[in-house]
Amino acid sequence: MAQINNFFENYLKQESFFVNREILLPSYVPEEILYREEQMREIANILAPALRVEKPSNLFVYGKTGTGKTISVRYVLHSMSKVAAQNNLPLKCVYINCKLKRVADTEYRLIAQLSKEFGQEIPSTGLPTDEVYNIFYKLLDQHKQIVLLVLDEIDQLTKKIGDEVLYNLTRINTELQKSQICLIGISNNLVFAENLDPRVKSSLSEEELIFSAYNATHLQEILRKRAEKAFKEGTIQEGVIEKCAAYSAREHGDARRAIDLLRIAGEIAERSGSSTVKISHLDEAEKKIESDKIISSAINQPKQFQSVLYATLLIALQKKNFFTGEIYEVYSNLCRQTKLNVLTQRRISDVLAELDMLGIINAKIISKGRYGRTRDISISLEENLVIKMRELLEKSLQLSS
DNA sequence: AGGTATTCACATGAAACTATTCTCTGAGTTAGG
DNA sequence: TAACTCAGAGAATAGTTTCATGTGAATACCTGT
Repeated sequence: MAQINNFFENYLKQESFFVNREILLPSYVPEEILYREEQMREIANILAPALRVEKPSNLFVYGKTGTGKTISVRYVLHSMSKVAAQNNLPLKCVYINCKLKRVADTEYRLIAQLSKEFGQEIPSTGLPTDEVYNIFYKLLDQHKQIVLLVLDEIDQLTKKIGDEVLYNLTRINTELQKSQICLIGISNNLVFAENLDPRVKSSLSEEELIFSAYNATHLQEILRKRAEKAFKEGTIQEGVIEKCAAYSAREHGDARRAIDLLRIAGEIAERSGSSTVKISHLDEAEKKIESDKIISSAINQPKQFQSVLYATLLIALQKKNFFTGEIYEVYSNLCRQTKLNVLTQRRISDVLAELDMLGIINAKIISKGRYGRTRDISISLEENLVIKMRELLEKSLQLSS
């Protein structure tokens, strides 16, 4: 008990590195966006007619993750709606992220969410889809207005449910009497539009804009700018920001992840009682991010996934590579122990494919000739991560042994 | 030896089914006038 | 008679099962030399 008290007291006494940690969180919007002036001007140009209550061209924004697409679009829209509000213009900006689970990842939910933005709650189930469309139409057409609709991560949406929704949305304008709607799609996937219905494609990408990745210099400036505000002066050792930028530029060019990396390095340094943030903390942060990602993706999976994963981990104790059939064996025994229903091998095959996608296991389809075709599976994690994962899964599956 | 056919053990696809969650509707019930 | 309750019908969705079809190369089986 005394120990705990001491801990808290020390914790309080210890000075924090951060002046304002929030600045390094992904949700923070800086008041100035570096190296994106050109793109933002472009966006503004394209969307400007909305202020004259004319429908702007539909816009399509491409670019990899963390290249500032979302933030730039939101920034422009934000200032537009400010101007619109001042001049009393009928402009409405709606931002929807299509990837959010249980919010906008199906046709029904997307339209329901849109209606919600217009102040009309729609039950999460129970209504037919076209009914929801009708409600939405009516809402839109209540009075004359221009609607700028941003669909972020639009590729995720079409990957899941096809492009019918988009077709409907592009067609809305012909049905509306008073209002006009302008679509702004944001996609991480550069070749996303390729496999889209040609009609949708042409009407959706009347204008296109491509965001290229930041290079190391850009990232460095961005990081420095944020770090200045977030950290206390002199807490970051020389070279840390440079290293962080260089690493991120080489690996992914993703500004968000670079900032995350810096923040976590700071947290690690703080916790370890070091006086400054050093390069070694960066390396540690890198590892932590990697393993956290994997662990949380495993823990957030349903029970059946976890059972399959646990079964694979069990086999991995004995040998390095193994096959679908073996996992199924172990898995079904496991289920019998835990009183979980045993799923078919067909299903397990899919589960394994998904675990592969998540990067938790390595699976390669091989042919063993006369002895059939199967996945050649191995664990792609470090040993201590495997052990940690096993403990967590045991807890989560409530295994006693 | 060289060529062809088989065969295994799954992979992959499509469709149908199930359980859950939620709304809407209308019949039956209740309480107050 | 108005307000309330409650069961049943109908929807959307995620997770599965069922049925059907595909597949790559090690082996088995020929065939002609």
